Amino acid sequence: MDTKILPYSFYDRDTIIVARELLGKIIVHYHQDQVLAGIIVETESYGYSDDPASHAYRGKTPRTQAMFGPVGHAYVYFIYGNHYCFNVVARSVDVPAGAVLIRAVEPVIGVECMQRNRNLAKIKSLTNGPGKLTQALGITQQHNALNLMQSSVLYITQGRDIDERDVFITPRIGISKAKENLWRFCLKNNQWVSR
DNA sequence: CACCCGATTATCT
DNA sequence: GATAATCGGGTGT
Repeated sequence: MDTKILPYSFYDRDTIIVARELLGKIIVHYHQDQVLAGIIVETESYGYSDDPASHAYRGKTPRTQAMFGPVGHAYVYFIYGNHYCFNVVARSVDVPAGAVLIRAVEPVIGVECMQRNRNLAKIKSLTNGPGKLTQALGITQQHNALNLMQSSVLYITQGRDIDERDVFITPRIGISKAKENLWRFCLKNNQWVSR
């Protein structure tokens, strides 16, 4: 297992490519003296003016600043009055904004702590959704705009490479616009993929 | 397991 | 004032 932190050059590419390539990578969070980690098993790509479903579609606002900021940083937002969603800023140099939503992870380290964070014993539904994994890993608004390439608290490592045959691609979930784009990437045969 | 629905609040129009 | 990149509980199959 490769434990190197993903470099700038990983994120400095087309957002859709990065979404695909993040599968198999590992999110690590040092949370209250515990190490929590999960393998990324589901992602979605969100673009700029080409993508009506993206928060960045209508240009920069206070909330979406991080999507326009440097790649390899976090974009965390609060949604439905209840949940945080964790994204990684990624895009090619010529595009003003873009991010990859982490929709599900497979819990690997600190599972008991994740269960406490979620107040839930069931392993199966611990991290199989974007709002669930942030709660399990202890990711909140305070991590917004954090540099994931420098931080010793929250970062993403190489993990393992995923073969094309182990990936399936679908439309994105939970959006009302641009439903036709196949910008959701999932690992096959993984019980933490949200559906 | 599938479908339906209410909760709850930051954000933008 | 409407909307939202969600979740969990309820009901029915």
